[in-house]
Amino acid sequence: MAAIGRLAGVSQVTVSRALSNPSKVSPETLARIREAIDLTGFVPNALAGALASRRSMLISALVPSITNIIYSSMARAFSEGMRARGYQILLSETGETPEDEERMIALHLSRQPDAVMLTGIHHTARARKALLGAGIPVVELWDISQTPIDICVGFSHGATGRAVADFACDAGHGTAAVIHAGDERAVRRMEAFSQRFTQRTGRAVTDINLRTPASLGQGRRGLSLLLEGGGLAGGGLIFCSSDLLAHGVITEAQVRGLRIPDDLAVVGFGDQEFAADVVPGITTVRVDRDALGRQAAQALLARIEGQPAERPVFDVGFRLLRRGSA
Amino acid sequence: MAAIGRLAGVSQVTVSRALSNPSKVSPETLARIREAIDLTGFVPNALAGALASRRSMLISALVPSITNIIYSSMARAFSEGMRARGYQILLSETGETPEDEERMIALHLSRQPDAVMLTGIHHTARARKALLGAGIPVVELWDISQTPIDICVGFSHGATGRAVADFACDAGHGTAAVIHAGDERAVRRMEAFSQRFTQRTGRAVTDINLRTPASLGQGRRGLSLLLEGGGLAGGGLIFCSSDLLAHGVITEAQVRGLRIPDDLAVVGFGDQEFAADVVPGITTVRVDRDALGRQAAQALLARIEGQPAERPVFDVGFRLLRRGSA
DNA sequence: GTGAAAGCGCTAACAT
DNA sequence: ATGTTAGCGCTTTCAC
Repeated sequence: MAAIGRLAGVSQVTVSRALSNPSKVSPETLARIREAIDLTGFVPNALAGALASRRSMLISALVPSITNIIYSSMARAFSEGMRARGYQILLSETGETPEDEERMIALHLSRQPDAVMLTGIHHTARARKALLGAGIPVVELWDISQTPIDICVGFSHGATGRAVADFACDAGHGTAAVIHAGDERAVRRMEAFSQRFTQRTGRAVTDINLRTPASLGQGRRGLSLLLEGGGLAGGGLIFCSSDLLAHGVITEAQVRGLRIPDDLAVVGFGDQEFAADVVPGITTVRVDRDALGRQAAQALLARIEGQPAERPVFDVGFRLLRRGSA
Repeated sequence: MAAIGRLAGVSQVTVSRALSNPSKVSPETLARIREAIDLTGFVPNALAGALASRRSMLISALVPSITNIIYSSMARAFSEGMRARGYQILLSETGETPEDEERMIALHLSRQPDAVMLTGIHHTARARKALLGAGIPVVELWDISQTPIDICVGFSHGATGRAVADFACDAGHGTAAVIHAGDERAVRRMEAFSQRFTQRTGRAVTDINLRTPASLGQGRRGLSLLLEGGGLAGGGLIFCSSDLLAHGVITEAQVRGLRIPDDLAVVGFGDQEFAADVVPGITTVRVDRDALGRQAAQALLARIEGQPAERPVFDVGFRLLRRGSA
């Protein structure tokens, strides 16, 4: 900046002002500075700027997995919302355990982010303490909690499970099973489903926990395990923790000559892009992931700009979309 | 750090050393410093550290889209490789145009990354200049070039297209079409396919450019457009720019009562996780995305640590996997 | 509208 | 093994 100033015949501070607050610099000076910058290809050092101003314009974002479209699409919507106001996102994966997350949080905090976005509401005590100690806005996504660290934006996983159970009962299914990837939020959806289904029908729900990231192949394996274990021999409904698993279940069912939804009804979760286009279309729980990300960005921006936390909990809800599979 | 030093009865520099080079501090002092850190929840300021040391331990990574598993899985492998050596990744989306990428590059460079990872080999002249001016290692992924900015790790898109064309011809297909999303690298694969196919059979290849991100629904639309345009009425082979499109084509074909691969052969690209598990399995071009990311991380680490660029171009190759769809 | 001075929290180089 | 000094490249505050 000092070098640019010399070229333009002004001091270093004026260059700084020209970049961050052009209206405070005279048009002629501004033009000379711009010219010098173009000439030299000068790139300001945001690290130094952040250190001096105590604002990094960096937001840290933690998701369980960036290869899972569920999280990456949410992260994209969030990023766009923040980028529109000049913030950059430091995105990392945490895996599924709170301990891994705790380590990533410490790493991220050392970069002095202006805010933090987390996935889920289960964090270690140390992580909570570190976050609180940082004194910056925190938004927890993809779930709701009565005791958020700061703000949370999400929906009730239990409510989705109960809604699917009611749908199953209302459709007259007397038997049901769940097939899921085993992650904490999926388990909560499945437990709520099972509890409600049993309560209404008196029948237990077979639980297949794949303990592995969801994939089409795992869905096929899930149905095989279920049928070979003797579950759902006479038909019924299967609630899967993701559309990918549901698609696998449907595929395996078709291979085995079972008719969907007559012999077997399948419900997915997430309303992924393919869910409407496969045959039959997948009946699923739709969560507006873009709204989730946008809402989180908006809430965070408000807090960063000093507004007191109006509403700390945003419930974006969900919708059960009925298609051909159930 | 000064406060920690006061608590532990040492100077600020000693605290700095305890954190970055514990072996240079006596065990007793170290213990007192650790205690003070635990007590206060002190988090070092990586911004200040980076400014002083001129090493940010930050790597900037630019991919066209984080919601595309093709790129996100590559980014994950790359991140893991870099994280193992203490680097953090600043990941952003660039969209598909070099101009958008140029803007993101400028933003990233201002954060003083220690290296840059880019997707593809097509960048604006200004972007190249800025990158060169930054004087840091740069790796270009997902393609190979005779004139990389610094290092590149990828494979030849033209070669994949020719390999699929040879496969089609050898299998005796006299007609062929391509369905693709329209991005620059897909277009190169498709053009190489068409050129080789025409050269060997004398028959032109119908080209369906969807000009939109790939999805299952777009694949279905692609086949509809093709058939309604009168293409491939008598059967033949379709080369799709991604497995997702191929899956859509297969779905639409099944809905229309066409038998795969007898009435219509379909080849995808990418070997996504579902490709082996759908029915029929998708014949596709496999690119080892994990190897791509790992290789890139390894090459970059070597360069950061001062080794001269040994080999500037790494070709990771590809494999044609024959499954049921062709 | 512009500049001088001070300092953000750390590391590097050189002492001791 | 520990401390002192001098910055890193900016923004902030206060003058003019």
